[in-house]
Amino acid sequence: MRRIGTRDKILLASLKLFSERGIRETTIKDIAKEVGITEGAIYRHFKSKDEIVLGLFGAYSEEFYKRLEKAVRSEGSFRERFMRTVKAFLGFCFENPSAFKYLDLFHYLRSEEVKNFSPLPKDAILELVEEGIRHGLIKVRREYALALFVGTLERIFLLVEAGMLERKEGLEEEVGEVLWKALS
Amino acid sequence: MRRIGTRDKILLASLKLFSERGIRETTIKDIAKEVGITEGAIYRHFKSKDEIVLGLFGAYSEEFYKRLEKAVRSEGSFRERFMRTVKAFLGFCFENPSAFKYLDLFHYLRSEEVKNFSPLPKDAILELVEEGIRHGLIKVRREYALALFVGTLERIFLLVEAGMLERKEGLEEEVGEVLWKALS
Amino acid sequence: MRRIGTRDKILLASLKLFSERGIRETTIKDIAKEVGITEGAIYRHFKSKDEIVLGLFGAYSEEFYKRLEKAVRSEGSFRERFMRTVKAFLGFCFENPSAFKYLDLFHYLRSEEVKNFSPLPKDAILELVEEGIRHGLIKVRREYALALFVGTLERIFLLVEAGMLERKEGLEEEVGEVLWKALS
Amino acid sequence: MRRIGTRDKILLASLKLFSERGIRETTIKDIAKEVGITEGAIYRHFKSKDEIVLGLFGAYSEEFYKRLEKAVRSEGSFRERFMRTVKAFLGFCFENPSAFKYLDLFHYLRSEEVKNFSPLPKDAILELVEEGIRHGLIKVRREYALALFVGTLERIFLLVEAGMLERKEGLEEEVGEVLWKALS
DNA sequence: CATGAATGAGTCTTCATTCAT
DNA sequence: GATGAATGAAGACTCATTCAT
Repeated sequence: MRRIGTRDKILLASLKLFSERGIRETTIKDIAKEVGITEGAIYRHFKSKDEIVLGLFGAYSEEFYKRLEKAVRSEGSFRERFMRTVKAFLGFCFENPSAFKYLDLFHYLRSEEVKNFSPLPKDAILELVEEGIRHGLIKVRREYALALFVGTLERIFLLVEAGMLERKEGLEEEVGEVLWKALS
Repeated sequence: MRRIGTRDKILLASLKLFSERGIRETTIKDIAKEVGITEGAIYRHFKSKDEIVLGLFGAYSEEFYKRLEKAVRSEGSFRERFMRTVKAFLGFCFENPSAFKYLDLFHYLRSEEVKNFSPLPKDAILELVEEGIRHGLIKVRREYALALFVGTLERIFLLVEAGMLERKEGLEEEVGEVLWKALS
Repeated sequence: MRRIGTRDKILLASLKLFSERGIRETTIKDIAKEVGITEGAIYRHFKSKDEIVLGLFGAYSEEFYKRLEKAVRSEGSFRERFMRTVKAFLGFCFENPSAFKYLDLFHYLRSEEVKNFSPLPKDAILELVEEGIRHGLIKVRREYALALFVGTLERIFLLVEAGMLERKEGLEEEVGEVLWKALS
Repeated sequence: MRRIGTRDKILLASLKLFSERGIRETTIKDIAKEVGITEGAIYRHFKSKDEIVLGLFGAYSEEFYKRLEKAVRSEGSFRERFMRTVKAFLGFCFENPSAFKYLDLFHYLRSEEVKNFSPLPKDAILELVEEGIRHGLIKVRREYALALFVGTLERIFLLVEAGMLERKEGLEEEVGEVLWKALS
């Protein structure tokens, strides 16, 4: 029903290329070609390449945070919400593999600038972890819990992406159980 | 007593700069300046920038693998070796933060090429995990175990680097225990 | 009572911007914004940017010439007409500072093309000077006289513009006297 | 004996082209071609085009000032020094026509930035004029005197350049006399 | 071995101009 | 007449690489 505008096409093409090859490795010309326009046209929609780079990070970082936050603050027992958060995390990754990879890459290359964005996905995880600790349901230090939660899920996603792990039905539940056991 | 040659200085300077700013973001001139020589001199030691980039990955990837492998194949019970491997992992990270970050970055930007290198650090971890599973000491799927092990340790290192976690005495043991519990 | 058309608005906006920042430094978009229309609309009125550039020079060059010529050929003694011409010169400058600056700038950047325009303001001055010489009222070579007349008045205007000289009542008369004395 | 370095060649070529066509109208490629090198080489000697633009103005503005100042502060009567200053002015113009035209052009396009440079040629003229006024030898306002002096000489130069006035022997003396008469 | 000037192929960005709506 | 997206040809600047000294 709704046509996707050039601006969004540029954003999507950029995300794809950035996540595949890197930011510096992707030229404005590459993006233009992917969209099917010429270089100059990009600049009617964005002031600079960096505006795309930053805009992309901000948008997906926020989107990811919101999905996590929604799960964290949803109804039900802590365990249920914990599982929902695992699902939300992996759901975001699998639905937006480019976006997740891009967020990761951005962290590597522009770590200083990440601080200017808020809230970040990890804030939602931290909220969950802290509640778990407060209620005695998570027994490890908050930083260890954060590392375990985020690190494991990130690697699960990367293994699936690399074809080393099949994305079968029930994956999220299984991983959720492993994490729950590890933390409680 | 052995003096560090220009070639090694170039490698070290490159590693530092690559891990700090990125590969594309580091110029041959930057490297030369860091070493205290001029651009042209670099080419006396390396045929191209990419030879440095690739050489660095190969060298540290192997070094990391060897340290992990040594721990995996060391003497003692499985549990002892497991703990030693955690220590070897974090030890490598903390002793060579640039190298670890660089290995990570390289994975993002040149994932295809990573396959040309062997053995990779993860192979050592996989060896450990598989033994654990065979002996019934690790109860989760090998891929989950790999993700948990590597992902968590990577994040622990990143949290320390970011100043969000103090690198206190006993960190390795604590994290080792958490991982052991998670996997067994 | 007659409304100023879009075409004239474009001309006026262009003159302002060209004289303030330079021709190359002013974009079609700048002009459009100043007028309150969009880029494309400019091309409804002018075939190209250069048509504006050239049109502006032709129009103001002619206008300037006419005002000078009118003074030169006015009634009265030579001295009276000389003074009137000084007044006409400075009058044009102060009433149309942008135009005068633009004429000057155009001379610098497009000196070759200036020759295609005729008559030029200097032709009127030359007419005055030659008459003065013929009547023995101007005693210096025609080229010196031209340089003195035009050069001095131009600089007077520029000093006023730069805030280094106040544009007080009687300025024209005083300057006229200085020039008269210098030439006779 | 001394070879002219690339840096100076670039400066000279830039001056020539800038004064002939304008600054914006001259590209780095034009300059490189004029020098006989490629674009990139320019940047080994200058950080940016603007560094050339500004450097050129600073250098010639200072050089011009110094030549004027030397004449103004030379030995002899005020009249003698006045004449020497006229000669110094025209001497600079005729020896460095490109430089003089460039200084003028820069004033038009970058008037704001001119203020950052000091001393400027006009400061030397002002020094002369003020002394003349103090001694009762110049009878017109300092600003009028400045306009007359600078404006006339500039136009004399431009007329010679345009081929409208021959640069014959004794030109400087004749013009000097006209100016002296005009001011005293 | 080292220097640093030079090359040349890009890279981002700008902008006059065109054109479908 | 007007809009504003798009084009395409530059233009300033960068940088890996080469090479004469």
